Amino acid sequence: MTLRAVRPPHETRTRILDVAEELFMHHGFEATSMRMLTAAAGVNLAAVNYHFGSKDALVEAVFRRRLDPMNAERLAELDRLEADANGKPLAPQAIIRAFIRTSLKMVGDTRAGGRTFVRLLGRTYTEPAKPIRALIGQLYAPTMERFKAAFMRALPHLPREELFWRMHFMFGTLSYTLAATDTVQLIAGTKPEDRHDARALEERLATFLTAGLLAARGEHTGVKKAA
Amino acid sequence: MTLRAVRPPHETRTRILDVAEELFMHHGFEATSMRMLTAAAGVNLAAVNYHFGSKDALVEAVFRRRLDPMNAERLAELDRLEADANGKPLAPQAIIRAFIRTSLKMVGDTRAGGRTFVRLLGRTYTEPAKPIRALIGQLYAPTMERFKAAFMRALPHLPREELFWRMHFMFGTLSYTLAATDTVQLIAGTKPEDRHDARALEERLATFLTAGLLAARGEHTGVKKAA
DNA sequence: GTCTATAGACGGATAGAC
DNA sequence: GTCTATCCGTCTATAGAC
Repeated sequence: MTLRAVRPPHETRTRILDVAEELFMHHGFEATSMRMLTAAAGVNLAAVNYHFGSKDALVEAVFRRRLDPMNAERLAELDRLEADANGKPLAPQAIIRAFIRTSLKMVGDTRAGGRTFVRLLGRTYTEPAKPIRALIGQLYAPTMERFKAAFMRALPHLPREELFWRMHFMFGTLSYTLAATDTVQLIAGTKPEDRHDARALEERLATFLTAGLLAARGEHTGVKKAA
Repeated sequence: MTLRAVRPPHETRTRILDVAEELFMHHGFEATSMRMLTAAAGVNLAAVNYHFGSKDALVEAVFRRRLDPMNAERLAELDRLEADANGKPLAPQAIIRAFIRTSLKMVGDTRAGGRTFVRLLGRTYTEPAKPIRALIGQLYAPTMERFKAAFMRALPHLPREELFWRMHFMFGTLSYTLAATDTVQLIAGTKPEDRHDARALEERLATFLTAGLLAARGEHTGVKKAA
């Protein structure tokens, strides 16, 4: 509305995508109406249907726009690491960092909307069966395969099933961290430091996840009375 | 509908809550209409408004019904542990288990709908600011305080801020695991063993989380080329 | 306490002028 | 490519008979 006069009028598509990202994140897909969305974007009600065909197609476009480059970047990073390693298995933490860095970098990107998207993404992982979930799974599948292979090479003695669970846990920790970066202050009672310093967050997460991934099985079974 | 003749007619309230739990989990709050819900429950369209007042009030009732007992159980377990410890700090893993066990037990409870609820809960943690999030936060706050205190006593040398983040990560891993127990097979390509054995899951999670919580800072910085 | 009927608002999508 | 006007379905909530 206010932006109407400022932004070039031929970028309606982009403007819709940007606003959709934001509204989907704040209100969810169902709760975001086309009227709300087009009003916020300063475009006509009919514009979404003209440019994307339907609301569902818009949702898909929102994810594809960001996820494809993100996964490409992750895979490129993994390629680079493996090339440098000359056939040796990678350090587990290096693999973890290659995976999480792409997402975390976007947490700091408030300007281009990356931060918004990455929160939307974290949110969407926990959506039930729906078509959206299928789409996300499909977009992630090749990346997941490559990282799984890298982990298996790095940890040949960890039973596969255990590895799968731990990858699941790691993925979950990352997703939740992206989606609910605000819960920390619920726990802490106060805002922690510079709120979302991507670099610091990468350190914290990498430390936590690496320890979890490498945990010895059956260790620390401190269940019996601590006294 | 089919259940209509089977179940006693005076349990309309419960029947609505059960169905709401399920539909909210599968479709989300917005996407679940009262028509859908009342039809599935085999009750009249007006019944929800009669018994709960509004759709929003129903949502709140769904959470309160389960969350209050769950948190009470967690706190009771923590009390028991602390009583046994005679003033000594607890083992970190014992605290972790006290927290996660309540949720995980419900994963195995398919009959009474606990499994459904716990997935709904995991899903809801990543909902944005909304009133629901406020409700959940409020219901959790006292429990969170007690567990935070227990962790601080158990880990006096871990900087508070680091502890907060790690609690955040742990909470995230649990939430995601509850919400998306199916992603494992996306990673694994096949269903892992007896799908949701609560006991086995507790072992896996406790191991992973304990290692993460106790991780040494700055360790394993295997970022430089692994070669 | 349960039902039918309906009010009243809002949803996505499109036709057709410009 | 953009706009207005509108179709038509669904939504929550309620009024009032039983």
